[in-house]
Amino acid sequence: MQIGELAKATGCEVETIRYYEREGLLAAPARSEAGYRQYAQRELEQLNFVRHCRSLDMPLADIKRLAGYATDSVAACEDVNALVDGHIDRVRAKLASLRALEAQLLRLRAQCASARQGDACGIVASLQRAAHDEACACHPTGA
Amino acid sequence: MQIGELAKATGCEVETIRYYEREGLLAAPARSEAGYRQYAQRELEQLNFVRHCRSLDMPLADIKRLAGYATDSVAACEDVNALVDGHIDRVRAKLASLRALEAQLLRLRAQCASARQGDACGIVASLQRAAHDEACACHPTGA
DNA sequence: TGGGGACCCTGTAGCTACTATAGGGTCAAG
DNA sequence: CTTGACCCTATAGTAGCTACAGGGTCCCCA
Repeated sequence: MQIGELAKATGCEVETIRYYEREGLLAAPARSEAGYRQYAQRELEQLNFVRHCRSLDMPLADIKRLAGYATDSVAACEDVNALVDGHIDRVRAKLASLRALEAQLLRLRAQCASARQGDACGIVASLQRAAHDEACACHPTGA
Repeated sequence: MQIGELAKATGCEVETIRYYEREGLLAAPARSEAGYRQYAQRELEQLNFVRHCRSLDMPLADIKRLAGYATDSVAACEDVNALVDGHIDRVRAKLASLRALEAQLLRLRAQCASARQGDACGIVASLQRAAHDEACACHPTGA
C-alpha cells in the first residue's frame, strides 16, 4: 500500500501521515526501490489507533505513550488510567470555561440595543466601558 | 508609564504588549529619548479593551475589527453583531463537541477493567480493537 | 519513444496567540 | 563605577497540522 492509499483508507492526509512518522507516532515503514513508503495492514491499524485517539482529542505525546503500552501493556493500567483521567479533567475544565464564556457572550450580545449610546452599537460601548472602568480601578487618581 | 508598569496595571506580560503592537492591535506609543515606550491612560484603556475581548476568547483579528468600530461605531452594529454571533456559534460548536468527547472518554475509562484481556489494560485493548475493526472495514478481504 | 498526469519524495514556511530566549542598551542607587 | 532592574530588537519555540517549492517516479496512451 502506498501512502496515498493509506491516506484514503484512514481519512488522514498524506502530509499528516508523514508528520506522524517524523514525530515518532508511526514506525518508519519499508520503502520501495524508488523510495516510496510501503504500508501493510499492521501500519493501517497503527494509524487508525492514532486517529482514534486524536478523535478523542488526546495530545500526541499521550498517544505516543499509549502506543507504547499497547505493545507492553502488562501493569501499565495505572499509567493508562492516569493519562485518561488527566485528559478527562482537562476536557471538563475546558467545558466549564466554555459554558461561562457562552453566558458572557450572550450577555454581551444583549447589549447591542440596550447599552446603545447615541448611534454607537451597545456592544462596543459596553466593551469600552469595561476597559475604562478597569483602567480607573488601576489608577484611581488618573481619571 | 513604561511598558512594565502598563503590564502590571493590566496583568498582561510585557512581551504580549509588544506582540499586540506588532500585530496592530495597539497603536505604537510615544518613545522616550532612549527609545522606551511611553504609555498614557488612553493606551491603558486600549489594552484593557483587548484583554477584555481576549478573556471572551475572541480571536485577535475580530478584536482588531471591533477596535476599529470603537472609533467609528456608527452603523457598525450589524457587523459587530455578526462578529459576536459568529463567535457564539463557534463556542457552542466547541461546547457540543467537548460534551460528546467527555462522554466518549468516560466510556473509554470504564473499559479499564471490563474490557481487560489477560493482564492488558482494557482501555488499550479497546483502542486497539477499534483500530483493528476500522482497518478490517477498510479492507474486508485483507484480514 | 515521448509526453502528460498522477503520484511520490524532502525540506521548509505558515497558521494562533503567545512565550522565551539571545544579545544588547539605559537608568538610578550606592 | 558597578550592580541590578529595567528596556530594546530579533528570532525561535509551542501543538498539530497544512501548504507550498522543487524535484523524482510511474504508468498509460499515441
